[in-house]
Amino acid sequence: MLELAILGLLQEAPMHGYELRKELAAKLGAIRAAISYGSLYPTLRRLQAAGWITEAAEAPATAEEVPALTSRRGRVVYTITAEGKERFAQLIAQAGPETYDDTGFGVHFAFFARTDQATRLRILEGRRRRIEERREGLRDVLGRAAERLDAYTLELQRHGLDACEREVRWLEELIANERSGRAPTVPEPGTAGGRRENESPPPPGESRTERP
Amino acid sequence: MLELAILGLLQEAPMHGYELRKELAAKLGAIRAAISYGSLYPTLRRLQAAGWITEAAEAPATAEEVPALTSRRGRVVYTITAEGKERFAQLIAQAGPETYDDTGFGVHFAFFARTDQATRLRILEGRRRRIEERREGLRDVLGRAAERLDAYTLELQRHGLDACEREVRWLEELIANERSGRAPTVPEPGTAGGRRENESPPPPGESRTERP
DNA sequence: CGTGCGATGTATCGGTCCGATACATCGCGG
DNA sequence: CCGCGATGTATCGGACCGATACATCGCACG
Repeated sequence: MLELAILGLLQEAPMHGYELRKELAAKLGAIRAAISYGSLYPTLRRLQAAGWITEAAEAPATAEEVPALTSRRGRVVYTITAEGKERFAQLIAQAGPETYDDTGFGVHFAFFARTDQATRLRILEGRRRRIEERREGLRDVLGRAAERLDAYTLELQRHGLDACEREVRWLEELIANERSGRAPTVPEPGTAGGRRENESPPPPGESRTERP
Repeated sequence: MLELAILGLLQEAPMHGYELRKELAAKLGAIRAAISYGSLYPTLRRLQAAGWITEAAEAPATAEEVPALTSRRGRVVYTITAEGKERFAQLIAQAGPETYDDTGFGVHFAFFARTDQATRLRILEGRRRRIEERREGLRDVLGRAAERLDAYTLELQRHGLDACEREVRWLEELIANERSGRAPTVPEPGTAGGRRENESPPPPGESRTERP
């Protein structure tokens, strides 16, 4: 999961660890808290060893002076490699079961702008299925086993059930949008020709190499 | 967390591992998936070593016959000790930061029937604060940094923000109920003379004298 | 009658990720 | 000139998971 997230972020720009953590927190704030350095740095090392990313000490501007007085510990900037981009695409394409749990789905969703429509659809439907199962489990407990549980536990289940129903509706909407449209939600497309930013990512609209 | 959950469940009845897992899944279904055996069994061993629980091979009924033909591997039933109950109470009372994250809050909440009102209130308010912070973070991103993010990421944040707002409202209700009443939600308390069970826990609405 | 299969049940192993901690640099206000 | 909060890199122990293995039991199906 972390691997996927890092590879995805580094595709937007080279970054050092601290930045990576902040961007990740911004992008996944809805899903989970900030990721720990205790995971981040070891993972960066692993990715580098695998050749998915390269590490480069930050160049001291133009001056070759800068006399390393105090053995300046420079920031280490990581850049994704071609192999890394390939790896990212591969991770996105193949959906294991972990793709549909809370964190896994969140990370995949956060990179939907770099995902082709067929895969997006597959992931959304897998997630929906997963949530529907959870929902059924909760309904069972609230129905058949209600008298075995105390009022607080019951209330917890009710709240959880509500959240499940909401998420299913949300997913339905996204799926419908995905099937026959472009923007993820946006009840009012109307005007708003979303002017592209800088570079590669094919924004929700459409992507080129795709066979439905 | 697992430690707390096990101690709490074993207070309702002695159980073996498999049962523990199932009960846990039922009680925490709204919060998280079933807990892994890879966590459960080591934790049981740890708890036993600490003296919080005791292990007893299931007695083969009355017969001292039962000739252990195939070295029958019996089920192992765990029972909580007096020290274990003390430990549970202590874990409930002292609220670290992990008390307010998703899993931690869920486990604490699931045992609110065994928690005194002051502690319940403290936990609910701590959780609310935590969620409010997350909510503010999301609002910030959606406000100030919106144009840096793609439509999908934005949609994810919106959905997360919505969930936060809902949870805050839910917590508000629970807190209000807690301050001046007893039952967690239950629009209709009405009759139901709350008769205590054995000791401390003031059961919210009313609880059956459960005997499995 | 057997045979397989799903539920019950205990257990380990490798790996991911977290929380606490340590340490160094930088800019800024007091 | 000093402290202090943001920036920045890094490690360590521990919690928890997913896959896997293995054994028993009841029962449906041929």
